[in-house]
Amino acid sequence: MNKNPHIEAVTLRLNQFLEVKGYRRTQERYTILEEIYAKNDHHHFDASELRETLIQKGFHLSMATVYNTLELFVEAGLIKKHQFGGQAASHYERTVGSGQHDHILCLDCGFVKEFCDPRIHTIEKTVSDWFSTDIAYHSLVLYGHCTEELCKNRITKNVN
Amino acid sequence: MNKNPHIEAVTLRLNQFLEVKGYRRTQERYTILEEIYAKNDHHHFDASELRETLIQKGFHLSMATVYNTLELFVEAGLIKKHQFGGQAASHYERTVGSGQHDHILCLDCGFVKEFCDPRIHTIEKTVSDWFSTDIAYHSLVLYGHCTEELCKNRITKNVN
DNA sequence: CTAGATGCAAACAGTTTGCAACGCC
DNA sequence: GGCGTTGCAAACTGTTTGCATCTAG
Repeated sequence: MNKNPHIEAVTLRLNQFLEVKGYRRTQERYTILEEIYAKNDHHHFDASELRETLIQKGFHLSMATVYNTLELFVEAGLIKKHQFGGQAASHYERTVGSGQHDHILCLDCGFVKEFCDPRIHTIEKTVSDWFSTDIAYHSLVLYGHCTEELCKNRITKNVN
Repeated sequence: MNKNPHIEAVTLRLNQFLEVKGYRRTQERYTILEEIYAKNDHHHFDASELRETLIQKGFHLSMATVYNTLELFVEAGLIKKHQFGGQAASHYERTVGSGQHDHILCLDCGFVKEFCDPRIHTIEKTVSDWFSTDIAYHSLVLYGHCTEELCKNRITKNVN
């Protein structure tokens, strides 16, 4: 398991998507996809981080291309876009290989963890019926404070 | 019930907050607060909307002041800040007079409705224990498509 | 070839900031 | 009167766009 096991699958999916849509198979698109799926399953990143990494690896590309490609990947269902903080950069994460999950975020150290609670679907269903609305997706983020000693930047701890 | 019943309460709360923090009781702060609480309970607004309204009523103020004041109100717990869309402006809503609730948003007409499902607290509690984290607050937004005929801009409807 | 993609830089929107003028305490 | 607030405009950040250049099909 040196190579990420999903690369083959997502590459195929990108192939198909580009095919169907009549888009082109550019080097940038495949390189970016590979980079995204080279990391561990639950890696979060933003547009400029991604660009940095690729440039450091010797692959030059512009921000415009990064944004274009990320948007295309979202459309293809290959990644998800998140908007956690206020005016901070949008975060992206892989969809393939990371099951459905929501996020919990530490306000002190900024760390993002994931959890999956099936009850959110019950809520979705109830509200869906209530409002006669087809729910396409949801965003659930819990904000809080770690009580672990690992948490850097902690200010509001109640250790006394 | 011509006047909003909460104005008195929130004014008092602002008084106390400013008092405790040693901040000043400026006209801007009270005028903005009054404007916010003059609308119906579940009104959403953004910074420039708020400024527009006040200027149209003859009260001139700068964006800087609007942002400063909104931040102060958030700190005082008088309003809540939301970030629904991608790079759209932050939305604000009153806290006093609108109970705890979450939001459901129609992707077609952009309408935002509110709901309250107590089960979200059960999830909060579970995840809180699971991750040893004190949850301060959460954000739950359901995105979907109205099935009502009222929905403008509907594209993806399945009416056939 | 040629339409679609890219790179670059300029444009953009929302928000923040620096500094002089103002006004609450 | 002095310091917190405001106004203004300029700075900033993340993202988008226009246009010339390039390249996959």
